[in-house]
Amino acid sequence: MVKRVSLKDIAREVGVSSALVSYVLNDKKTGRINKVVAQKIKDTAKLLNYHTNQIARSLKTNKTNTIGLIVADISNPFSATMARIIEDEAAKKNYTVIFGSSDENPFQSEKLIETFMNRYVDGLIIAPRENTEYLLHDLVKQEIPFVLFDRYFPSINTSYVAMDNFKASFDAVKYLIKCGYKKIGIVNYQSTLQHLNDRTNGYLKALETLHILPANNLVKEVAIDNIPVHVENAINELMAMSEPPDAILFASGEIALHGVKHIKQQNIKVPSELALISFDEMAAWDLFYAPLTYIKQPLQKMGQLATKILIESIEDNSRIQRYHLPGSLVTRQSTKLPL
Amino acid sequence: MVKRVSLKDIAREVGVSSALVSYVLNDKKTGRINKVVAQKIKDTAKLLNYHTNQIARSLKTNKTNTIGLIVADISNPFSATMARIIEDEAAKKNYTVIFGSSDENPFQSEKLIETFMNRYVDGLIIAPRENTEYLLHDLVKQEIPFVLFDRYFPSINTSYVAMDNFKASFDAVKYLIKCGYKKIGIVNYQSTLQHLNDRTNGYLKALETLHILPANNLVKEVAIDNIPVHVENAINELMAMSEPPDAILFASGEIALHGVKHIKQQNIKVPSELALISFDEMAAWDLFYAPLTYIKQPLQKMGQLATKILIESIEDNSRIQRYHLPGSLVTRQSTKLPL
DNA sequence: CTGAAAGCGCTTACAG
DNA sequence: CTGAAAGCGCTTACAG
Repeated sequence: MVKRVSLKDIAREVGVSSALVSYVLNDKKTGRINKVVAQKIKDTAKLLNYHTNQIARSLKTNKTNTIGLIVADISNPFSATMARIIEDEAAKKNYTVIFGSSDENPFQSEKLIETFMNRYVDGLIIAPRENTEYLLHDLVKQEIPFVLFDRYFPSINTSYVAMDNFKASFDAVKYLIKCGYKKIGIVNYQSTLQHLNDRTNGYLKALETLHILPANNLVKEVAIDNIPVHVENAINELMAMSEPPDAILFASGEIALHGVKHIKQQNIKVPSELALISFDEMAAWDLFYAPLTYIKQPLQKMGQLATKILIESIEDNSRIQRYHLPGSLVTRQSTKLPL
Repeated sequence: MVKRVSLKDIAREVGVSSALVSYVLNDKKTGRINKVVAQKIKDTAKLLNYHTNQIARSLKTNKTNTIGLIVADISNPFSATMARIIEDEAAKKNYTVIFGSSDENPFQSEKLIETFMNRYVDGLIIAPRENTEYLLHDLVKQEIPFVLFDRYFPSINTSYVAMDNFKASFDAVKYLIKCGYKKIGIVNYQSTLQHLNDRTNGYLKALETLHILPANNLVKEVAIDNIPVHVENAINELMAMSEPPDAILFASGEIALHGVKHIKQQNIKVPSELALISFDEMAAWDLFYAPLTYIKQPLQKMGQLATKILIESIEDNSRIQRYHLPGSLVTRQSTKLPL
């Protein structure tokens, strides 16, 4: 690699101290510096194509202007879209993003946090995996700024930004009932994560509120170790019941993807035999013969807000903020029209 | 933020110099150091929960163990999947990845490269946008290690990893002909990027080789400013011809997504009236009533190879390597069976 | 208005 | 076998 230009090089060229060069290029002490000298420094910096060495600056200031982003898997569309929104928002405020995928490997989250801390990121944005509360408690104790998104732990004293999953689910089921469906099932992950439980709870509450008896066996939970197979089984079980459901709510895009594929293969007619609603927006929904009605998460707002809150808490150590943003139901042909 | 433990803290605790602590923790000069002292240093480091300050190390060694990844848009599935593969491969070799989306904003690529250079990334992996050769020439001149992926510029003296787009396209068209299709169209981007031209060229070559006259108006190129509309128009134009095509090759997943949506709306029957093949694997292909035949890119290999080549050239300044990896055609119901 | 100096936390050539 | 010292390229409190 070619040698880079340093402050000292500019100082030597102009005939001043490197301290002065630093002041000028950082716009410190403006007004108290000789205009002519200042201009000459700026010109020389440009001429020599000077760029601050962020590493050296960081070492001195203890600030890297870097955010660590930890998602479940950067290759899934939800994470990737969030990454993009966070990237843009961070760039506006002069932050760069490093990312990592925590997956389902239990040590991966820990390892990522450690890596990011060694690199002295200024803060973290995390979609935490199950059973990682202890890691987050650690971050709180070390006073490292971080905000959770999508998923959250009520027990941890930190900021987060999530959708109001309870209400989104509640509204979706209310809509199904309004369309005349009476036996509504749900397929969710088997998980202790609060935002997923909120989805099932919203579903149950809607049935209760509208005086529909929730049949317990219409709630299916699939283990994450082999989603395609577990989803197929769940649907087979539901449809083999003496009174099979006339509508299903899928608690995630991933579940729905496998669910719809299977329903198509089984030649179950949507929406006449079975109505479908899924969480999450996906390009795939449009190619199904009955484009899916889905719950759209406010990704843009979630990402921007999470980034904004994080940077605020990095820069002025501000108070904890928690958001449950409203989702919206996009109604299409996988559900009949309301009666 | 809580004060972190430094080498000096350990040195003080053990009663040795921080130089010695550095040697021990980095496994330098092993054998020439008193075993007992070495063990005590290691124990103390663990006890105090010491972690290297990568910033300080980087400043000294001029090495950040960071790779900058520049993609068109991290939120698109192709980029996101590559990001994940690169992340994993880089982590194995102890590198962290920072990413940025270059988009279609002409200055964005330049800005990203500058940001990454200020942060002294050790090297870059880039899917370059159109007309950015000048930036890459700059990198070559500055002797900054980088490798291109997916897209490449033959004129630039650098390593790259791409699919063999020419052959993939050639094979896809050959397959269509084997199935009995005679009037084959292609919808590609309007672009000067070599890898996209390769796709059209492979298509033309296959027709030529198999003595099918390529009707010039069966080649459609869509501007990137409004893909959905341009793709619709392209398909309308093709289907309005006196002799409309009986098969279409889509040169990207994005084009196909809008294309298939439109074809579905127009009630054109696939594959009986019109066969379809698309580049790229997408979840959406499975939900269409005639699951798409597609050209699968060897993403895993591409990402791993690009990362491996980059790290090699960072660490031993190795020679330029160029790969055109074979794609594979996954045949399904959007094309009839071969005759 | 400007500069000398210290120091961020490491690594490493050199001396003993 | 071990340590003193220099230095990476910045920033900033202090002195004049």
